Amino acid sequence: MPELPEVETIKRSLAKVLPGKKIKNIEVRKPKIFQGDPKEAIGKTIRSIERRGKILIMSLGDVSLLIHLKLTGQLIYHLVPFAGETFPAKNTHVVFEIDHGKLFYNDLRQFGWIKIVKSSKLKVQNEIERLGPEPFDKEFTVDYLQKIFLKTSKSIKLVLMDQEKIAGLGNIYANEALFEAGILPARPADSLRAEETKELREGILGVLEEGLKFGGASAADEAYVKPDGGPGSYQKHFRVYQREGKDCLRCGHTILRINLAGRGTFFCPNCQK
DNA sequence: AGGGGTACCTGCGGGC
DNA sequence: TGCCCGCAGGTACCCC
Repeated sequence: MPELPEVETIKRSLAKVLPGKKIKNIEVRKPKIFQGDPKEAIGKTIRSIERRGKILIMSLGDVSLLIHLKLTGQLIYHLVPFAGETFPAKNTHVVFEIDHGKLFYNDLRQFGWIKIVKSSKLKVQNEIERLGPEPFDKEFTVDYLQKIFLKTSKSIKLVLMDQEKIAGLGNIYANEALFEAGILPARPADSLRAEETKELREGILGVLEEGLKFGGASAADEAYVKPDGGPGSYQKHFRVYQREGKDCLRCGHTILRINLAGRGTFFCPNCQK
């Protein structure tokens, strides 16, 4: 599910309430979701909540929990006691009992995972180490993008979604960033001119900032919600994503949809070249 | 090496 | 009403 703005929104929300609290118990209801021994986390105090790409990192001192929500994972935090017995729900697979609260990991499609790792090995952990630069980091420059684009004739949209090239972009923000930059999603990456690459970098940063501003996107299936259970509202600001057949907000031309590497791809054939 | 296809799951909405 | 199909924000793995 969530891409950088959604995961960052969850991170910020949990970072306000969890650090300093102790994990009293972890109930793993669906073993395949939790890799490693949950007992290693029990009794530990949560030090911090961080994010790298789409992965959340909960530091517990000597060990850390890595959490990837994939398409439909949710983290819901409730003070105890909480009104209504909504949780655990059918799709709740892991329950963290924390001082004064409970953190529920829900996942309809069960693609996501939670993994316990030694904190000393965090940097070399495969799923972290292989990630490309964060869009908001210094190294995410036009020069860097030009360098990676020139290496491949794959479609530019696929390169944007490649986590080893850029960490955190997924289907929604890749579609939106390409619209902002006026670039067709199927364009070979190595066909972009320097000026287009510059526009694309700005488009990426712009749509991510907008996503963050609105607390992420809770699209059609409502899989993404913030830890308080509330939805984000960036979906109200989509310019192309899921707007097939609607008028382009910039020029009025009909938004088209194609399939690119198995993913829904939306664009304006007039604004994007 | 790099590309495409498929698998992992469940649910929903549309067409017939 | 009910069945079948396509689709869903991600990634890993297989095969060529």
